[in-house]
Amino acid sequence: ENIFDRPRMAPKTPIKNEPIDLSKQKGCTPERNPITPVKIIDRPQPDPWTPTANLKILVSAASPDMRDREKKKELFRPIENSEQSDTPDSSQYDIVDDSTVDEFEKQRPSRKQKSLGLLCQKFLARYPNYPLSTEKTTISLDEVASILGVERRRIYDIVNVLESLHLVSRVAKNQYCWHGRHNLSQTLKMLQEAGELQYGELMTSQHKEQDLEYKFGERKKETIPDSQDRPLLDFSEPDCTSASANSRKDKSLRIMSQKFVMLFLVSKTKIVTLDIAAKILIEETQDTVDHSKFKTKVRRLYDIANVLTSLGLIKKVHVTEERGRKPAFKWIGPGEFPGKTDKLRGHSPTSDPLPGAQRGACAQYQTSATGKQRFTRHASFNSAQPCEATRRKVSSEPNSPRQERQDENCSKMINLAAVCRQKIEEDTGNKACDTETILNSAKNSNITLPFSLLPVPGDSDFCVNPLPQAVFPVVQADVPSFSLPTGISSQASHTSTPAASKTENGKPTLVPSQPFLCFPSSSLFMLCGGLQENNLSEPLPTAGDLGKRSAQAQAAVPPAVCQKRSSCKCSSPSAPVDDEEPAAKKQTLEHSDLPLSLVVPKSPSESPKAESSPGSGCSSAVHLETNNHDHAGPAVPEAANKESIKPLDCQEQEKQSQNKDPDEPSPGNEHMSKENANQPFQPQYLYVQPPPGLSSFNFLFSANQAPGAINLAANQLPSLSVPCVMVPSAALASFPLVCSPSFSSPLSPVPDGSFSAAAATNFSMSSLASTTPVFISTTAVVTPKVSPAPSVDSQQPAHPALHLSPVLTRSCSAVQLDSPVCMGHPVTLLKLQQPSSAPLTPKSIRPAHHEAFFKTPGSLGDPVAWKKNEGSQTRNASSVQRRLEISSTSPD
DNA sequence: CACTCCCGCCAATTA
DNA sequence: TAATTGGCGGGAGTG
Repeated sequence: ENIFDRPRMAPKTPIKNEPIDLSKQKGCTPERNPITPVKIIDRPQPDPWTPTANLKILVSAASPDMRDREKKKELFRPIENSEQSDTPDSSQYDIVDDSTVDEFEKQRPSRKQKSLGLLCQKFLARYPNYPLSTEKTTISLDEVASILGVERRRIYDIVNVLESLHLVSRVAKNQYCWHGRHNLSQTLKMLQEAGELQYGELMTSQHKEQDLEYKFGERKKETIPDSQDRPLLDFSEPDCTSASANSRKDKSLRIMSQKFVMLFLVSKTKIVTLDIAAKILIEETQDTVDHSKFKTKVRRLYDIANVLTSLGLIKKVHVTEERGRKPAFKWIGPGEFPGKTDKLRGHSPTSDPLPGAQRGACAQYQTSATGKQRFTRHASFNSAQPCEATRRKVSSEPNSPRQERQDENCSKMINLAAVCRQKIEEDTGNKACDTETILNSAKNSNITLPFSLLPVPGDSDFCVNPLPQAVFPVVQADVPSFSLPTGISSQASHTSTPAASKTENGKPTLVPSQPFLCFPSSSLFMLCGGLQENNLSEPLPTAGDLGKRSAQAQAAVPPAVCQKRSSCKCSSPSAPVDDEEPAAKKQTLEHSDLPLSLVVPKSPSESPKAESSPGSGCSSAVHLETNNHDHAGPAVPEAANKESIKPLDCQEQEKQSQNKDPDEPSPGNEHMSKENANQPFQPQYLYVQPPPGLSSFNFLFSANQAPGAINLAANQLPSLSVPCVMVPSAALASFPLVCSPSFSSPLSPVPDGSFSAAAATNFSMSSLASTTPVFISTTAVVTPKVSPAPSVDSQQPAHPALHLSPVLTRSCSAVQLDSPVCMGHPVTLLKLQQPSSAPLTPKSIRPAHHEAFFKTPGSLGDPVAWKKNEGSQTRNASSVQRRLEISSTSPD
């Protein structure tokens, strides 16, 4: 009888469930099956039926450890299956009825519930996609395993895959460091490049290869020869590889994971069938490919695929081929990485220019970003890169079995890098200043103050990915633009991505008279230079003021510098992107008083192309250019921005503004000046668009009064998740930042999450598309004007401040809005604001996001010591300076 | 039956 | 030597 019952009760699966239950209620088992007495009683284990179960029991009997584990599992389980909660009860009940079966089912975790994918999701849920660079999250395997209620073995499966993508790194035994997705884009880019080398043609050419085998063989040959798989693979684990790596590691799940991802990145169709992948990945034994091996490989691929699916990088699909339908996976992660090699290369060049020290820093920085020794590989990939040496060094350094340590160092590295950048920027800034001055003089003395926005590459990642190219071009473009603001602007607008268009739409509202700067969004922007307040009649002075403020806000720019020139130059993005943003936010918060105005002179508009230039108004733009050129390398990395930057709106706006102001034939500068002069308060905005596709954010800065020149450094850095930020410098103090939702377009290669800022995290999470706009206002005020303007009157120039919801602004300073509202266009933003600032944020924002958003920003801003410091100091020293100081101290 | 993929043994590595 | 990692493949669950 007993037997009979049981089967019913706990048909097959029960086993696992039972353990759980058992754990809870060991006593229960017996109860449950009073009938079955024996087995149950004897063993706590539930699994009796399956052979394994029996085995297990035996084992457990034999080893206490096992039992313990089981217990633990059980204990944990509850977490997993909250649903099961009733299990015990049900089980008991079950005893009686058949109904039990159902319950069992309910109870039973069911295989799916235990799937690696689900487990991975739980795992991922525990960590932020874009953790603040500052905070290191360590993962304890034991802890996680227990929390998730699974054996450690499963955690290894997850962690190994995550590690292959550099989302985590091993720090020590049982200890992993969570990096989040900041580097993901870079990693993917690398993999893509590597994949192209290895699998290149194959994949592309043969999307379909049905004849796996046949082709397979060929491929193998090809692949193998091209690059040693190892190397590529190693890339995850660098050089050291050799020794340890060999036997065991070669097959490692990590490597397989990377290769698997490579296949997707290389594949045109972005769809890879398991069998093909398995064949390709078997390479080694190419010919031998025995069935068993194949099977094993496929199993492993499932494991990997589950994790990747959890990461939102791929999804399961079915491909129907001649044979029939085959399981396959489609890449749904970030699309192409535009720059790819080019970017890298471009980047490197930029880096070259940097001072040796800096360069070194950069290299390190990169490494750190990468998180590991991959550099070696990188080097290999990009032979072109000048930095190889440094990288190698770096890579070599960490011989440690694992790279983790490197990772640890990464943060340091990053800091150093940041510092270096700042320095560089400063230098450049100076240069820039010069140029600016010149320009200004030429154009109009009026030119707004330079205020520079620098995107700061927050993370090494950024560095890695640098999009220098864009930057340069941009810069140049900018220059011309100066001269021809209008035209430029128009062009810029065109160039600008869709987003730009959006902005454009909004523009009118936004900037009737105000000029805009569009930047490609880099993750971070630093504002350098003082902002000028329009109020301040004089640009310069104002600029100085602004600069201070701005500087504070961004911290990047030293106060002095901040002043027009300096400010311009300051562009160096010392701080990582994250920081910057936060800084900005902080600024806003802290300095709310001060209006942070970005002045985007016309020049910005011109700069359209050169996104980088964008920031600076005329002058600033110039700076940028100069800077970029000169410095190019380092700071520029942002180059990405350059391109991304689309003057679009700005231009248009500028134009408009210009139009308004009849005078200026001249470029944006004029606008600036005019605006400044004419419209003391008219807000000027800087709009930074993120590279298309990515989550980068755009920032809009308006500086009504203050026409400080703004320099934007475009960071390549990964864009923030936030699409756009508008910051109006209200007349004064407050600057609100509004982030418009980025487009989802994943265009840019930019990594999704590149953005370090926490804020990004939330958004980015989804992937690129995060549309959520972020609204940041320091104090509350955003420029009212702005808000209204966009939607309605762009024209209204001067509303000073929008009132952001005080709460938001103050507290957070930044608020996210759902994209809907803000979504793309500044206009929307404006609208939002109008609604009154207050409401806006809240509504749009999703709770979660809000939190996250706030946190990040807040964390950034608030938390950030330096920022705070700034706040206090702010005026005295620019944020930049502070940063420098800080950085200098620390690094030094 | 094919597809998935969980489970956990046990060897390789590491501490 | 003990503990940690992680390759590997049996075989269970699912459709």
